[in-house]
Amino acid sequence: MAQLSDSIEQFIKELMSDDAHIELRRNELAQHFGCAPSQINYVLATRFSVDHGYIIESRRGGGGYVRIVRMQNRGEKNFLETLLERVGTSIDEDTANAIISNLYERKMVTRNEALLLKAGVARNALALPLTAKDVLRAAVFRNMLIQVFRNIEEGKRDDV
Amino acid sequence: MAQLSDSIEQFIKELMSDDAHIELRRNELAQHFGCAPSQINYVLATRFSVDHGYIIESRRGGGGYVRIVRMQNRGEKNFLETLLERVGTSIDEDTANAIISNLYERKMVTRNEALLLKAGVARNALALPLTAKDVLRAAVFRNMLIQVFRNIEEGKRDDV
DNA sequence: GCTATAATAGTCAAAGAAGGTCAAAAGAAG
DNA sequence: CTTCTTTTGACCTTCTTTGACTATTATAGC
Repeated sequence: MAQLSDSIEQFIKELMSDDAHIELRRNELAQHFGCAPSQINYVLATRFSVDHGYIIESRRGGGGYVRIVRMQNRGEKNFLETLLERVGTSIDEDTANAIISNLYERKMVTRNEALLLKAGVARNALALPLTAKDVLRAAVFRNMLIQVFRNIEEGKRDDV
Repeated sequence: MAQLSDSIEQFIKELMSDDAHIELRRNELAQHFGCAPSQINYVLATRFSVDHGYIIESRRGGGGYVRIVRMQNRGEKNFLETLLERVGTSIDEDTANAIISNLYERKMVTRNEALLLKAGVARNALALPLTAKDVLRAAVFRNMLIQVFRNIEEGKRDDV
């Protein structure tokens, strides 16, 4: 029962395999899946956003393309700061989940830890108005993120 | 005569048979039983709750589904129930930390995971009146505890 | 060099496709 | 009759798909 969007996401990820980036034709891909071209944009927006660790570049006109670039690992200290900035004082569940998935893909947290993080920010935990949930989620998530990076730091020391 | 809810419960359990989890369409099932879709939620809430040893996951929108996951391992499940009972609807930070430390001592979570849990329930994460904090902490903690037990289980699925 | 045209890609709003929530009505049980 | 459980329905939120309209770029003809 895989949804179109899920299939397209899979297809793209298989295309990328270990490459840091790939280029594709939006219209071709759409045709391959028999869908509207804008469907591709939807998939890119919901599964290959910056929060997911990707950057999209593209060009229109003849010979146009869409390039999907996997973001490089930055220094961890900077990365934490970037993430905290992104979280700010309010964040919705999808964005938080995207960030967590990204941490997992970068092997910065184990699978179990990722699931724990998701459990901590899940909306169903909070019986509150939506906007209040976002604010609270940001607060909890911040704390957890900081801990993730502490864990990583310590692991480093232990390695030595 | 058997209540509708009982029939639906039976039906779902037969569907599951030996599987650790199944996926179903809420609307389809409701139609099959000629009842309101929300009836399905009622059955899930009253017969497939965490204390019954199940976890419900779902997704809305096109291709949406309801997934029912059976938690294995009776011994651990009972322990989870005990913990959830202890957490109740409100819990202070020290008590939560004590529980987390206990989980760590029992080797049910790694040290990193324990630290993550503590970060999630830390009082400074919650900018609210004290009593409200305890209530929210309980909600978040509950979610995380359930996740801990899922992590422990075998036959884990791979979607993060 | 310009300009028109074709070839791309992007945006946004609306429709469609699920599932969720909550409170009130209806039924059972005692 | 009262209380607890079940059932329903109106309304809400989330996710996906499409299509009309817009924007950009390359290139073929002047």
